[in-house]
Amino acid sequence: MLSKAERTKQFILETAVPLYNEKGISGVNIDDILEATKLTKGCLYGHFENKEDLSEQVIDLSLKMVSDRIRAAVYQAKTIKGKVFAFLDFYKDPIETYISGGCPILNTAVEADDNYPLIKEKVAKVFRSGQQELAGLLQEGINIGEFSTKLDPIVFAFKLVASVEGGIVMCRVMGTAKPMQGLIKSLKSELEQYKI
Amino acid sequence: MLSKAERTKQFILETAVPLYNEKGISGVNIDDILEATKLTKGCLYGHFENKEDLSEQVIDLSLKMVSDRIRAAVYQAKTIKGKVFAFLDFYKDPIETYISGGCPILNTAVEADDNYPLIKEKVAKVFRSGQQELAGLLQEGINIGEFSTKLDPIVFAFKLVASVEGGIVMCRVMGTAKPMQGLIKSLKSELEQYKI
DNA sequence: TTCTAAATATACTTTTTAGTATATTTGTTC
DNA sequence: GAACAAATATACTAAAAAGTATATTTAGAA
Repeated sequence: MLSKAERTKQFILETAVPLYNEKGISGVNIDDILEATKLTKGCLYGHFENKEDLSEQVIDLSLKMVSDRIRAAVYQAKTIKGKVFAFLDFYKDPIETYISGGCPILNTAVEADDNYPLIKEKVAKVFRSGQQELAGLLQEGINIGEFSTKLDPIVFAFKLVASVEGGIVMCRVMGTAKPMQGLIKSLKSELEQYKI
Repeated sequence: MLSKAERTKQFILETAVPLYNEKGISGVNIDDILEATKLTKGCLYGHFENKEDLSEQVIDLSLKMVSDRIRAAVYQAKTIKGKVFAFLDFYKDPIETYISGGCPILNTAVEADDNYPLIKEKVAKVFRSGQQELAGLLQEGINIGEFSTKLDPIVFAFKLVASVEGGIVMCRVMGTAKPMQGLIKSLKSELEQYKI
């Protein structure tokens, strides 16, 4: 069983995850977290060195949560096509997202990019491994004869992720999930074209 | 001729544009701007009511700058296909962007979405009109027989913008422009498929 | 159940950032 | 080129945010 301290730390991190995703690293302040957790400074600073330490661990958790969830969704499906479709369907509702505030990978990428080199590298890793897994999946589909060799796995994997991530932000800001439906359909039928 | 005050105000806004694009609205502070402009508080507050006022005008300018630039690039091309290609080529280098720090439309969208309703609405307008223009262009292409009626202008316009915007962020955080080349190629050849 | 260390709360200090009152300088019009 | 208003600089205050010292409470081992 987790100790009290471990549970509290975990609770702080989990409570902070949506706050960071909504307000961004620079936008969140300690008092926001204290209010959300109903804890006090003494307690919070007992678990984290400073705001930077806290931010880093919150982002770590956010990235892990969403990556795990996507992997789990993809894992469920049996065929390669099914797995890619599962990936696409993950963000079919970009308004009410798994972690409130959109996709934490992209959100963090935008902010970290010019300001937080350490976090930037973490996000880069997530994108790189995600890309690699997706491309690997497509390659496997080609190998087993599910898809044509005309499909470029690296390029198409990037296209899938980039368009979904961009689509999420656009839908959120425009306040409608509809374009996302069209996008997902289009990407699915694009993949279908390579079906053998 | 612009008055001294008008020139100074414009200078402040223009200097602040890349700062806001890199650091985000919550990440920029007045001192950053004073340092970049080598001006003083008295001067800055002579031109802007408060930080909110400044932020709003900086974002307005950022959005206008990039929209105008994209429109200009698209305008140059003669054919519909050429115009769409010009749009795609605009961000072919996502590392060294027109305004340093990536695409201000997407960057602002991510941050404004949950925090700045007023700015969120401005960004939504930019996306909506951009979408509409691009879709209109594609529709025109269909009408004049340049493209097949199988092309869905609304869906494809969204796909173009979403994938490019997402691609910019991904490339920036991974520190490589290469995936963008592949993406643009892929989108171009996707459009070519509808060519009559 | 009691005791003690660990966890948490309270009440501060420090630092950072925004904003303002007033003095000084500069542009512009006559 | 004098005069005055507009623009800018200086030097401050106010507010917000981060961080800390110490007191109190509580979990969990003996």
